[in-house]
Amino acid sequence: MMAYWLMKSEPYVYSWERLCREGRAPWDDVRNYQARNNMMAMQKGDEAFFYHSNEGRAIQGVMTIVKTHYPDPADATGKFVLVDVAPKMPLPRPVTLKEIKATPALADMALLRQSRLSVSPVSQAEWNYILKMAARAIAA
DNA sequence: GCCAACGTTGGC
DNA sequence: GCCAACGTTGGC
Repeated sequence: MMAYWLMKSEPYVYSWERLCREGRAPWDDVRNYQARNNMMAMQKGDEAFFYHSNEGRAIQGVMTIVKTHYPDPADATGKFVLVDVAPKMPLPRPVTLKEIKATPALADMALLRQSRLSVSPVSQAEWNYILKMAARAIAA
């Protein structure tokens, strides 16, 4: 059963554009247990939105999980993990946090409910809805 | 095991 | 730059 996720990165630390250039990357620096647990639940082939936090504040594109969790060599405690991601496609246009907040159908997204969680699940309905939003222009 | 102090995230 | 939310740490 395929699952959907949302992963945040500050664009000046690691941007969507950079991931597209590099083609593939380990998702590192997660040091939060809930985010780690979500990463540990990821299966190869799952898809994730790439969200620019702080500056940008919008979903930029879709990634594919290409390698399931493995120990983070940078973590001396051995508690945290990495997954590898690859870009799948950019969204036709970014979908902003502001729009998501203004959309009743997305009010339960973990992105809004737990704003500090950097790796969160996305339901099938939320996923489809955001893709649809991205496919049309911003409503006036 | 409680909880105060502290640190971090991330929107504004 | 500020600060609310919230996770972590450490003294007791």
